[in-house]
Amino acid sequence: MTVSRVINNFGYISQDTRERVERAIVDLGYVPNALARSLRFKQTKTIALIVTDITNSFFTTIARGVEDTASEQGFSVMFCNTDESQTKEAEYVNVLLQKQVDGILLVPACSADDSVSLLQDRGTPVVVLDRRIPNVQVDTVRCDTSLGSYQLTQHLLGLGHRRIALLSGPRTVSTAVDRADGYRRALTEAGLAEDTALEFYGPFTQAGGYQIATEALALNPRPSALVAANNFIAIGAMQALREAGLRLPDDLSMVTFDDFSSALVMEPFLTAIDQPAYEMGRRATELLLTRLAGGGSDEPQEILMPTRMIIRTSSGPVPVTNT
Amino acid sequence: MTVSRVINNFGYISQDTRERVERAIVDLGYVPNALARSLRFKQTKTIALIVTDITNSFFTTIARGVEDTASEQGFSVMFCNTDESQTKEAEYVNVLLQKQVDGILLVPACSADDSVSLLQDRGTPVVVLDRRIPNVQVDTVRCDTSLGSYQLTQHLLGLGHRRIALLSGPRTVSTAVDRADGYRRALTEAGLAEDTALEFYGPFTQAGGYQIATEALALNPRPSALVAANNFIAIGAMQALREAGLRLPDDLSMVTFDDFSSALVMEPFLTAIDQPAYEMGRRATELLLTRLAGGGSDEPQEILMPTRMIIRTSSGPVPVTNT
DNA sequence: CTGTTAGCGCCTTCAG
DNA sequence: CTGAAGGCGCTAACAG
Repeated sequence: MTVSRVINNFGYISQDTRERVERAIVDLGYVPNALARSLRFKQTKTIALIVTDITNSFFTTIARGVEDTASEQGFSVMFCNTDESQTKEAEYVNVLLQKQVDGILLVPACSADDSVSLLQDRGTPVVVLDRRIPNVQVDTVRCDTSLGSYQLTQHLLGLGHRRIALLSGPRTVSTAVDRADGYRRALTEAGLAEDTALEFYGPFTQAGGYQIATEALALNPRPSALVAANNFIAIGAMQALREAGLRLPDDLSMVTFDDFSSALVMEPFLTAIDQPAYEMGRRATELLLTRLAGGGSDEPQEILMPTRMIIRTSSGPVPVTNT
Repeated sequence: MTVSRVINNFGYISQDTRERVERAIVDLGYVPNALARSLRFKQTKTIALIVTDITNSFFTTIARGVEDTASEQGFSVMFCNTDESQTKEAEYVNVLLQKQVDGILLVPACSADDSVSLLQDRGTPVVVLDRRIPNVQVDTVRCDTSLGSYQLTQHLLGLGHRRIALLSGPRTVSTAVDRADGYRRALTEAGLAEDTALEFYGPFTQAGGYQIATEALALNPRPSALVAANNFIAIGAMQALREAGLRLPDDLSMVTFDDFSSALVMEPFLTAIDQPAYEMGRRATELLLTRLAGGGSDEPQEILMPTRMIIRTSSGPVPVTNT
């Protein structure tokens, strides 16, 4: 119809026809059908963001960055939550593929992930966020979390701690593994023997953190410091500490990954590695949209974002009884 | 093609043909085009959830409830964040309408909201979540937050407080207004004169809470208790208290809406009205899907979910110096 | 049991 | 400047 021309403001239209059409549009409450448009253009102007835990403010902050960037360029975002389940992730990828999203930003549930290869086979651009997938060539935006963990551990070593426990996430997740690596590297450099009895792994949840922190505190002798691999683990650990009647930093020190707003009101403030979540979302989206436009280098890129250690009051010298 | 029949498992197909088709499907990496399907059926099997702050765990918990319920019935969810902006909300509604979503769950940015009427005009089912829109007949799932606020205030009155300040959200948002009403009702019942100088309004954010709490604490005489209207305001207020060197509950009492996980590790635990966010998401989605199926009562429904007051250690008797 | 026709709403192309 | 034809991928209805 001629209608298309007035809606898209394209081609020649007489003033009179334009007005008549515009009037009809408001009279009828006409809304263009994006489905039909997408079907024709093979472009939905929609990308998806798949995260592993929508209740974690780290990921929702990433989401804000993604959203802002996408909407600036006229893209909508479908936001999906996998709950750290590879099955859910696979289902989502499947549905999104059917819905013909233009591209996907993925926080993979697991290092041994075939969603990425599937998407690459189907020709749908992907950018992996926050986590690594070993042995797969793919655009990635993340932080050097091994380094962050190394710095946190070094900070504790500098304060005199020698018996430092690690509270990390699932071994199937790269960030959990990388943070364990950084922790171990710092210990080794300090001339300490590795002691796997001090390494604890569990889900990246408050309940998980509570659980493994309880185990760590039951060790004899008790560790004098804890390295928590994310915010939820840290919150769970705080709960365990409270129940055990232990105070930070008098009885024990704790440091963590991921700064979070309520960290500012907790007593004491948590020493933390802060990751630039919002910026990560931005960069990843920019990269994805560049790919969609057919641009960017030919090789998959790996973008490492800087982290920042914020030293606060949850970490202090080794208590005398523990030395 | 015959292909459609095998994919949808419908009608007669010879074993041989079926196998040949199936082989071709995997060989070619064929993915059905949901766009074309939706275009034909006028059904996208997609609903949208529009919230005002994606970083607030109250809303992300709602989102989990929505997602779980929707996916059980084969629906996908588009998750949108308006940042409390009516403009963004209108844009989203517009885009979602074009994308032909089957229905919308809306946390309206403002009480004077015309998104709902627009959607109703266009025939797209809506369920309003968490907040009220006065004078509009629409399905709604929310809590009786006026009652919650009344209970919190009564709790403080019972502890002997007489000078109680309110830290609420924007006056344009029903929950902020309703919570102010409940607070006022409790004061009036206790025979206290209303004192608007004790009522503070600002955005539902940590910065907002910090700001108005600072103002409240500057009053002379200083209030002996604070009622915070949501979790972010409470966190901001805690920050202000900390800076002022005031301790809960020794120097001051505070109660809040919305329980949140880090409340469990804060010192002291916050007395709070807990809203069943996950269940709210569930109920709202169930209602919406019922509407999509053409079911439910003819009248718009208003579903009120129960809240629960959890008394913890942030509220105590009036300090002696303040009586 | 399998293939053809037609149309969902859009837009490109080409005729009026 | 405006309209008609045709096709994006899908499926209901009907032929073969």
